[in-house]
Amino acid sequence: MAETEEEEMASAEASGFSDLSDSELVEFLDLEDAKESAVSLSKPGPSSELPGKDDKSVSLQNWKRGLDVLSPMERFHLKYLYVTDLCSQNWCELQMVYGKELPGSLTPEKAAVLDTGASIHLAKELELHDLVTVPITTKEDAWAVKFLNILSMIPTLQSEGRIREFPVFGEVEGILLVGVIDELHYTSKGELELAELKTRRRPVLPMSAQKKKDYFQVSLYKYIFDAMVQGKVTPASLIHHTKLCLDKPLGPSVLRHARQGGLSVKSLGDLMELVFLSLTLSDLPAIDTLKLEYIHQETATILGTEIVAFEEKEVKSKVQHYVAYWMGHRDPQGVDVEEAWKCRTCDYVDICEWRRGTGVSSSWEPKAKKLK
DNA sequence: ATTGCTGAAGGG
Repeated sequence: MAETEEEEMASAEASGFSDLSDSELVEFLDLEDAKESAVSLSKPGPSSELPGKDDKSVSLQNWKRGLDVLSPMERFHLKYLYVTDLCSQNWCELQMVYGKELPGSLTPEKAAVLDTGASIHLAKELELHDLVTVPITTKEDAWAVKFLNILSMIPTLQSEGRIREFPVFGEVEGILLVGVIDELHYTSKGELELAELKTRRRPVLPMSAQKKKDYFQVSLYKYIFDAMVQGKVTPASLIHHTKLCLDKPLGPSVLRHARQGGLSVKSLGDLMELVFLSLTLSDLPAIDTLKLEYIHQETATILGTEIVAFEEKEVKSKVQHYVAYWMGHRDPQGVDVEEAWKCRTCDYVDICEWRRGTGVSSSWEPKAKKLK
């Protein structure tokens, strides 16, 4: 198995990207995009050029219009979304948006819980296979490593019956979704089961809002995985969204690992075709069962196990609703009043627009938040 | 890089 690692560990997060001057920079960059969009959207009528306007006022006008016409996908410069983006959106859409606008603003307490969860997941993965670091420099390299992983994991699943961290991707409602399935295995009945481990700080089962989010997550994985093995995720669709360059030469370390895996691939295009063939011709079934397992971080006590019923119609309509935001077809929403308790642990409670409108903020006050 | 670009998930 291989994982990727940027050759240069230049970290944007470590250099104060979470202060306010950063968001100003982002707005400025958006202005450039907005110009183009506004130009291409303006009607080519005869009187489209208004005389007497100087450059400054024109560009300001375009900037304002641009903010309206740019979809969140464009504003955030995203070519695809992560499965967990839609899941955060399921928890609170507005919180997810603030998270995109102000990245790296988690409190240390939350970060610590996430770190613990991540290490437990890593330990479980290492029980199953080793990890090798593959230096990469381009996004083509990154996808190539992902493909190499898929190509080695499919036979392993079919022969040994269990794999972890299986990459999935596929177009859903016009947007490319990318994610990683925690675990896939065959049960004693010969059914293909997806198992998602959730580690918890406190030794109690989550409330229903959290469970709903987790149900949605595993349902999305099945949605995408099934499409992949059924040949519905084509190389063409992937290229269309990611703008991958098939003729760009792969990095030496990637080529080396491909050879070590017994593959004589020359290009990314070769690799994609192999992945497509392996996915569709390996007799992989659709996922039969979706299982969630909750364990206590500190003691590893099993808190509970849930089998999730896959409701395709429901998953699809949720995705449609979430994607409508990303496409710019509607504004982001905060939580319903009944779920305003979520705001108590939200890092953006002080700046949230939604709370001003719903009136929940006047009747009660969450515990004081530390100002950064 | 003024015209670029992405490990996903991690828990509540």
